[in-house]
This record gives sequence, structure tokens and C-alpha cells, in this order.
Amino acid sequence: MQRSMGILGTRWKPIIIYTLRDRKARFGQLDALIENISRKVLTSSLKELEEDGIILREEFKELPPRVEYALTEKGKALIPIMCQLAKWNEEYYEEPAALEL
Amino acid sequence: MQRSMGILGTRWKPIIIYTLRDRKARFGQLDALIENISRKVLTSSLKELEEDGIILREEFKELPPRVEYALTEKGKALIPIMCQLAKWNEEYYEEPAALEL
DNA sequence: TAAAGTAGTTACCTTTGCGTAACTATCAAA
DNA sequence: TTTGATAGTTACGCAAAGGTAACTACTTTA
Repeated sequence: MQRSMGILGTRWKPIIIYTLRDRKARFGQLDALIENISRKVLTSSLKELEEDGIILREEFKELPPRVEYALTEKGKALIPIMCQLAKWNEEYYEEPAALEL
Repeated sequence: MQRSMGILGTRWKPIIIYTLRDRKARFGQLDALIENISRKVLTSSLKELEEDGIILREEFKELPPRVEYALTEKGKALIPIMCQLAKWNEEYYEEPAALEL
């Protein structure tokens, strides 16, 4: 547990992983999809998650440049956990959907 | 998700919650059960988790003093998530148990 | 020649997380 | 009167996390 938390125990990394649960995404897409994250934190988090073997960075030699991020197997193993966490969040913190009448 | 991570996105809080998954515990017990945590971080984390409605602090008017910490309903809802995380940790980072021959 | 698009980087700064060590309060027991 | 046990608190400081804004590099398109 201690080791995991050394890797995941930040405000943004779980959100990045959650965002990649069902898609690859480019840097700019992640920046747009994740509200309020700064490009700087996104850059450094992606770098660290890659070092820790949780995401994969694929660079296409095109112009303009294209880089895609995706979860590795180790990262994919976190998907159910992140989804449960999102559900917990909704249950306790989000606006309930409009009541049916 | 953002809200949850504002609450849980630290190195120690998930570990504290995980430690309380199957027991109440006193301050000193938590300090002993969780390796390497400092009393200071334990104090402040417990205080914040209580403010966020995840744990309950019960103070007994005895001498020497006794204080017990336990998960609330909202906190208990996190147990399966923390257990999965612990499992993920074991799978990818812990020593595998001795191989059978 | 200038703008536009992509994927960052860099400099600078503030806040938070975390650590260590010493100290507090209370009462009972030695 | 000193020790022991419990549950902290306080002072001090470092490092990591995070934010903002401006800047870079490359090539195509206008």
C-alpha cells in the first residue's frame, strides 16, 4: 500500500488515469478534458506515470507533432478502482441528477 | 472525481482508511500499525478526515485518556476501493510469496 | 512575412505535505 | 517527587505539489 501511494498519492494522477480509462488521448486533449489542470502539472505527471510504467507515451513523427498517451497493463488494472472512486464521488458529492416527477 | 481527490489525494490518508477497514483503533495503535507515519501527519490527517465526514472520533473521558477512531458510513464505502488498491499494490510491487516447488 | 496549430518548457512563486524533536496535560502508581 | 501511560501539540524547516504566464520549436497555410 505504501508503495502504491508513493506513486498515486497526489491530487491529479488518479484523475489522469481515470480520463484514460476508455481512450487514448493526446496532450492537448487531456489538457482540455481535465478541468483546471495546468499544463505544467500535466507534463510532469505524465512523465512520472510513464516512468512508473502506468502509461505509455507514443510519439508520431509528424508535423504538427502528435503524441498519444494510453494506459499500460499495469495502468489498466487500476481502471475498476478509479471507476469505483468516481462512483463514490458522485454518490457523496455530486449534484444528484434532476429528480423524476 | 476532483472533489474526491481533493480529500483523498495524499500519500497517507488512504493508508489510514485502509488500516481502519476492519477495526476501530486508538491514536497510538494507528501510529504503531502504520509504519513510518509521523504523529504530526497522523494528527492532521485524522482531523481532516473527520471534518470531511470519513472517520469518527470518539473520546472517552477516562484516565489515561482514550480516543477511538472508526470509519463512518461514507468512509466504509471506501473499503472495497482501498482493498482493491492494496491488491493492486501486492500484485505489482510486493515480494511474491515464496514459490512452491 | 505573419499567423496558426501541437506539444511542450522555463522561470518564478506559493501552498501543502511531511519529517524530527521537544514539549504539554492529566492522573495514578512507585 | 519522579516515572509512566495516553494523546496529542508546537516549533522549525525542507521538499514536493501545484499555479501562472511567457516562451520555444517546427512546419504549413494565408
